[in-house]
Amino acid sequence: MRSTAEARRAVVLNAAVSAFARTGFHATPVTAVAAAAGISEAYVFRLFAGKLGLFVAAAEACFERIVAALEVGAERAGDAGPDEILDAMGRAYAELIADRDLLLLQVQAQAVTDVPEIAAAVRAGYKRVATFVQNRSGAGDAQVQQFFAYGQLCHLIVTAGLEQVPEPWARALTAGIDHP
Amino acid sequence: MRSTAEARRAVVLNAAVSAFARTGFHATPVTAVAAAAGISEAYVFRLFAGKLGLFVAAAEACFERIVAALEVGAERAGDAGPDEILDAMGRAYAELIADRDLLLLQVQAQAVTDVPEIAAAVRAGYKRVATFVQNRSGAGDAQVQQFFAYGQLCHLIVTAGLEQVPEPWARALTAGIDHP
DNA sequence: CATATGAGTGAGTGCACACTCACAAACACA
DNA sequence: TGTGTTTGTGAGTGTGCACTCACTCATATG
Repeated sequence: MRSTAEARRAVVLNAAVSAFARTGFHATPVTAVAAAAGISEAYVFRLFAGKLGLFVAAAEACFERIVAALEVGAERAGDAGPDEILDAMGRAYAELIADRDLLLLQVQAQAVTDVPEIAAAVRAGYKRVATFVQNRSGAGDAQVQQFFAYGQLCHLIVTAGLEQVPEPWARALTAGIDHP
Repeated sequence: MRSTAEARRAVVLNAAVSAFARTGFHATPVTAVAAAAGISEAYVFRLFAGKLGLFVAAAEACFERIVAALEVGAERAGDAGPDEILDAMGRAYAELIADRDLLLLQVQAQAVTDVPEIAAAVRAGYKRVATFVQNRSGAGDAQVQQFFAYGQLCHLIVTAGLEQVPEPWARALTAGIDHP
């Protein structure tokens, strides 16, 4: 026993988040995740319920990390007004997705929602994030909606690489968005 | 010669938009597109430069239809102020994506931007849409940015099926979004 | 009628990949 | 030391799919 199964699961999960984020569910072979985790493909299948189970677990981990980051960010704003808290959360989110993995995995998951299990995971994930934002910030519906709208815009900016485009139309879309 | 190659190409393109929208690039076999178009798989490969060429063509057609719809929508607002024109465009977009194909294909394309040709097509597509919205509406950068942010939020709502969720967090995200 | 041109396909080929299973090695404990 | 349990793997197996190619048939034209 080199390691415990639970510890291995965590390592595999990290590898899965990165791998699925880059190439998505269907284009990511389980071999790639196994190699990144430093174990055999066969053992990945023993640790998780198929490729689908692995992807769902990765998505859940992704949303969990996002909530944690927002929590930390909100802490910085203390118990200021909704505007300040949302602002602090936005900055925390911007820092979190600097490595792009968590952002890209959300995009990948949204693209595979024709698989019911994944759709359920996405809904559950956004439920956790949205209810947390609502409760912790105390902001109204419109403000919360705006928060998520600009979050989704951020997804487009990154996937399309709009930060690199100097033309006016791209500058309009990226204006004021933090991208460290 | 039952038909001209050009006519077939158009039929295949329609089938490709629908098929790729539902199951995405990697999970959609060319056989599925061929079957939907009523021709053989081999002929699809003669009409388009591989599966990738077919997907890129479908994405381009998608953005072309979006611009056309926004054009029609803007026409309804005539030469009113930027707010009214953007509003009319928003309604036109909501009508257009009632069948979900064009919306889902954008999501699918964004998820496969690790393929350079697709990333280029996505950038080119949004360039067309964004410059059109900018020029035709005469709105400022912030307003245009907001227009796209809520458009992207719309993508999340549809892929996650949030219209069906009655809980408060989902109501906050979907409030005021047209979904015919 | 002869022949060239373009539409359209059936039958393959080769490969990547999800998933399995029999088996080995490390550890726990009596 | 013997026995059971858990970690871990190599070597398959079957299948789905992108892409090819030799071929047929319809039409147009001289």
